[in-house]
Amino acid sequence: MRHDGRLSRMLHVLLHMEEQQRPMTSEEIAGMLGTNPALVRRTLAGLREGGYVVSERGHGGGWMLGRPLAEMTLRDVYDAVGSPEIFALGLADDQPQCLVEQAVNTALRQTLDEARALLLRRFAEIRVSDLRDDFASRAAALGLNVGLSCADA
Amino acid sequence: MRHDGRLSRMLHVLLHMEEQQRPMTSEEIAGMLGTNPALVRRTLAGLREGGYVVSERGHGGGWMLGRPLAEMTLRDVYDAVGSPEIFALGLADDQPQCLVEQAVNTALRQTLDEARALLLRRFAEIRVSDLRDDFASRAAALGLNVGLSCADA
DNA sequence: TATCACGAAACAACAGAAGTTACATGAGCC
DNA sequence: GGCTCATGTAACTTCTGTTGTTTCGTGATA
Repeated sequence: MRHDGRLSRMLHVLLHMEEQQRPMTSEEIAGMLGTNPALVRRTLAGLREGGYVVSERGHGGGWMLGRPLAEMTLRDVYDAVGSPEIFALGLADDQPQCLVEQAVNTALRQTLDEARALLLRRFAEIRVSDLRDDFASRAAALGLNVGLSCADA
Repeated sequence: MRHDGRLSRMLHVLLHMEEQQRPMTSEEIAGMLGTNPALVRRTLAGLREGGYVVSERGHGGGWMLGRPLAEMTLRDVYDAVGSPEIFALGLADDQPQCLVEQAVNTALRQTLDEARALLLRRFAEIRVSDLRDDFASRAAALGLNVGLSCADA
């Protein structure tokens, strides 16, 4: 089953945006992600609605952070990209007549809900700026300067 | 994203198998699940390899439990159907050069791993027979006899 | 007014489970 | 032995949602 990489990609983009002190174009970002500008605009549109980024059109336009990374959690970004389905695992039938299947659903749903709750709780605890700090540590450990992070950036 | 219902379906089937004191044909099971016999055979094949069910060909053949439901956990069944991917959420790139993306991956992977571990731990704690007991309670609460559970069974 | 860059719609590509068809294999029954 | 039942298996199609792509409209800057 194909994975949904929107959260992952947008986090990547947000971190690079903070490094840059200028608007980044969809084309630049697309090159960075290995995809194309239309998809970038489509996905960033959700972040814009949440005020996490702002976009400007025309000459010198592009995408910039709408607020500091310390003021967004992974949960915020997850919701901003549309709160995609978390699990590939699912129930065969959501509202079955069969009592046996209802028992199966109850057990599975309860377990999935618990795992989902844990995941979202963790997401809510992690600020996007925490990832940047982790990145900074990695860079320091390798003796690199910040800004040379992405081969294609 | 379409869900993977194999675990859910096989649990449903196992519980019905226990009720029956005779082999169930793939066609019967397929009718119960609202699908077709070939798919049932394909999926049950995994359970047979694990010894959770046995199959007999020819006249009077079909599928039966290979061991008591008290001796299988949801985790066992999950593994028997091929340990399908749990998450629809995923990373954009598994082994990126970009340090920023590595930081993103580390955080996401850690959180997903934690949620996965919780899920599998819970699965390992639940015996299939526990679901049957839950089902029995439901039936009792509705004043029904066991055996009248599945409209199509 | 020419160019740049986003905005948005429409459509094709892709991946993996599910659904389907077809046929071979083996077990019981007459 | 031959018929029928049921599994075993392979090949192919369908379905669903993200991703990829193209195209054109709109607004901003020079």
